[in-house]
Amino acid sequence: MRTGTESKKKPRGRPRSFDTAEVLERVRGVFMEKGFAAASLDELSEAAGLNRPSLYAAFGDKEQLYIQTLRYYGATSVEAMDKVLAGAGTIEQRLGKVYMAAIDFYTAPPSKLGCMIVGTAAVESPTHPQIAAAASELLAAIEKGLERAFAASSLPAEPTPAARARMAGAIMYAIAIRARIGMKAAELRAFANSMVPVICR
Amino acid sequence: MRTGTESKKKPRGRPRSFDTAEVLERVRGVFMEKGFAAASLDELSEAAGLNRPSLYAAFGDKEQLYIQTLRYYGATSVEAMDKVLAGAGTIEQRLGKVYMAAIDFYTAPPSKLGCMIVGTAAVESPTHPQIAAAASELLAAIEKGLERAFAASSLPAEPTPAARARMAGAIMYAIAIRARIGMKAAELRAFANSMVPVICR
DNA sequence: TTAATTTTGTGCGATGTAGTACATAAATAT
DNA sequence: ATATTTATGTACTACATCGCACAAAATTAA
Repeated sequence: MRTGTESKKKPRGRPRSFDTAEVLERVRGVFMEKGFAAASLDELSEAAGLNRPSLYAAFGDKEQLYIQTLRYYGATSVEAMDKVLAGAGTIEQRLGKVYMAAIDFYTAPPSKLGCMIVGTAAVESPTHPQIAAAASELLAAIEKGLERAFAASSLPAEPTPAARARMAGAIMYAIAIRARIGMKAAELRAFANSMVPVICR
Repeated sequence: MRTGTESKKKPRGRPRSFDTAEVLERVRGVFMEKGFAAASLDELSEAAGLNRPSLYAAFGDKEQLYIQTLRYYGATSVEAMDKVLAGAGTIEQRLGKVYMAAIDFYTAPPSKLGCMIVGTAAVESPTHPQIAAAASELLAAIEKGLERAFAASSLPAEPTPAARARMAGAIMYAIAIRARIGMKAAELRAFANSMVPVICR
């Protein structure tokens, strides 16, 4: 209920009744379940806990709200991934942890919604260039993080860290797709575990 | 302009003015560009060349039309893939051909729309179980086709044909996603070519 | 205490959209 | 020829949805 950026300077008028990050997280749930096009502003504002005019004033129209939600989701995801990759253990172990965490998130009950980028942003890309740009940037950030981890590892120089990163990213996207379409977590884990040694060969 | 199944027995009433397969192909263009939710029946019927009541009479509501379009798309895609896989050359060469053909299709101008299953059906899966079921079946069919090809090849028994198929499928889905988000065909080809020997090791 | 400023919330209008009723057209069966 | 059957096309209704106008509320500045 307090403003996210706890800046000392109090703004002039009536204070906001919501926290930006919290709104983005609530709204994300709706976007991830329904996708961008099928999510109505009524559902979004209800989930956010504010009414439409407030949503508009704070985030702009539906596309801008979606993009901010996507960026927030992407940034926190990349952050979480980088943290695991920077942790202890061999690169195989850390990559495995990344996949397990992703699978837990992608298949979390009640409904298995996969990844917001792969599962919802991709559809809108041909008709919404700004969404395509944001999605593209986020996938690039994911692969950059993976590439750094491979570069810092003691794996053979071939395949290159960049090639390994593209491969590891591809496996992640495939997991997200299959999760959203309904594949069970156990199967996804088996698949991911079988791929880790191939990527880290 | 003639009925797709050229059955001898002429039906009773006024003949249809359209060909089912042709309508599904035209409608597919709209669904692939906009996705299921954002495609309006006005756009769909205009693309199909019939008006809404005729669409409803022939295919049911939007979801049924989408599912029939998806199944038609999936069946022709699997058929085309199986044909390439059954052709001449080593398994590496044939898998490479499959990827190149897919990339050509996924990145075809004017807009690069990727794969209908991965790019549009996945979004609707949580809210439309029938779409999820159809998508799941089609992905399974793709991987079954790949598995058969690996099983018939002279590759080492490990990894198993099923494991290779899951991997090859994952690479295909990743290509489709990246194509829809805007990655250039040349990059996709380089990625696919780098993955073929890994899958066929 | 009053003015200024920003957010909130109710409510409205314009538009788009899904789905259908009904009359018309085009074919076959008798 | 006439009846029957199926498809077509216009027009309509009901409903959802987006985006905004406007008044009330809550805070700071003076």
